[in-house]
Amino acid sequence: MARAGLNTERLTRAGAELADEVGFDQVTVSALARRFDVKVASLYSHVASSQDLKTRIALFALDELAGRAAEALAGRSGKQALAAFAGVYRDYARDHPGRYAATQLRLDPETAAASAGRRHTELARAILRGYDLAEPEHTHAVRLLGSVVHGYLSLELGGAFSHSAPAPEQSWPRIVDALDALLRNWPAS
Amino acid sequence: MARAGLNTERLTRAGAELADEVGFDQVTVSALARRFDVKVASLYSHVASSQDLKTRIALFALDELAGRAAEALAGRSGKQALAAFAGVYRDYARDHPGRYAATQLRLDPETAAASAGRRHTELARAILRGYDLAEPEHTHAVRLLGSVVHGYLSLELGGAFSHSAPAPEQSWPRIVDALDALLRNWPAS
DNA sequence: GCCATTTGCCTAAAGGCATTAGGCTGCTGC
DNA sequence: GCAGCAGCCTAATGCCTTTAGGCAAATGGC
Repeated sequence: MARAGLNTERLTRAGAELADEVGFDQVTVSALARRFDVKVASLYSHVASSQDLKTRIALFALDELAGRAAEALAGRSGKQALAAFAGVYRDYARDHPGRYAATQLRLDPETAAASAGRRHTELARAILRGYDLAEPEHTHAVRLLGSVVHGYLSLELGGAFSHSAPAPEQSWPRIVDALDALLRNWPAS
Repeated sequence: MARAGLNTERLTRAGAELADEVGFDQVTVSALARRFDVKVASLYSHVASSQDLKTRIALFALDELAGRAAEALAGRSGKQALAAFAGVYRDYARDHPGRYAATQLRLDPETAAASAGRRHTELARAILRGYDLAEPEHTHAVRLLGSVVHGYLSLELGGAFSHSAPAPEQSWPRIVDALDALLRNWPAS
């Protein structure tokens, strides 16, 4: 009987692709087994559970996205950096909706601590170096930045903007402009 | 055999409570049947499917939340209105996490059109009347506002802020300050 | 008050996913 | 060449969804 050559990493990657195709919450051990033309039970040698599989996909996506963001930030600062950073997230969410959804999976504390989550925060914090914010405001600004980007993409992917003009494409650059303006004019506390 | 007195509305409300207790994606026809001490199949006279149940909970939550937001906005304007509006969303998300999650359910176009979704947009738009924005910018500002609030709550509920100081409680008022500042200083296009 | 009809809940059954236990076999290294 | 491991399989259980068909409780016209 020919072997399929499964392993945890291949399953994780295939799971990410599957997520992009059918949606992250449709990712199932069964569906993944079908994709490899293998019986369901066979996957359990490589992933502990359905939850484990999803967690691996989430960590994979978080890492991949952090990598792209870091690349986009290299050599840029100020509004350029801001726009590039936001653009990477948006492109990722559009090109890989399932993986993007995976990044929102709630992770338990230790897993989260070991994830690329912190890298995302650090990257956002790096953008602030191009603006003149007092140190104690950095955390708030990072959270705002993350909220806007994540909120926008989440609403856009959810179709919240698709039933009113103008198209989301028109709003996005204005949102980036607004964020830039806000960071240049951060209110005193 | 005594009858349980089920009907679509009671099921929807109980489903909303269940969602708050166990999480929206744990809401299941079976769990709801157990809650009423009734056999699973019995629910199918009142809801068409699991999907239908979830949609009804989402519509219920959307409506309830719009009602609270409208109440909070009454008689307020400017930053007061902004803070009240954001506060309502945040309180709702914290008090009713399952229902809040339900509001993010992706609805098909017709259902979405018939939902309270539009009321949410109108309320956000009403807040802008207290600021001096050119009309064509309103849509962008509404989307930004929605993105920030939704994004923040989504990240906060997801625990994204819970592993770094300071606590989300500290950031929230600063975010509202920042939004207010941004709306007063909206960048020219 | 009586019965016909509707309505509400039930039993039964099929199909899908998750997960565990235990078995067979192709591969690897000595 | 073979011992042992690793990788995939069969089998079985339990839970969830959904449909079909049945019986009994409520309802309303008489």
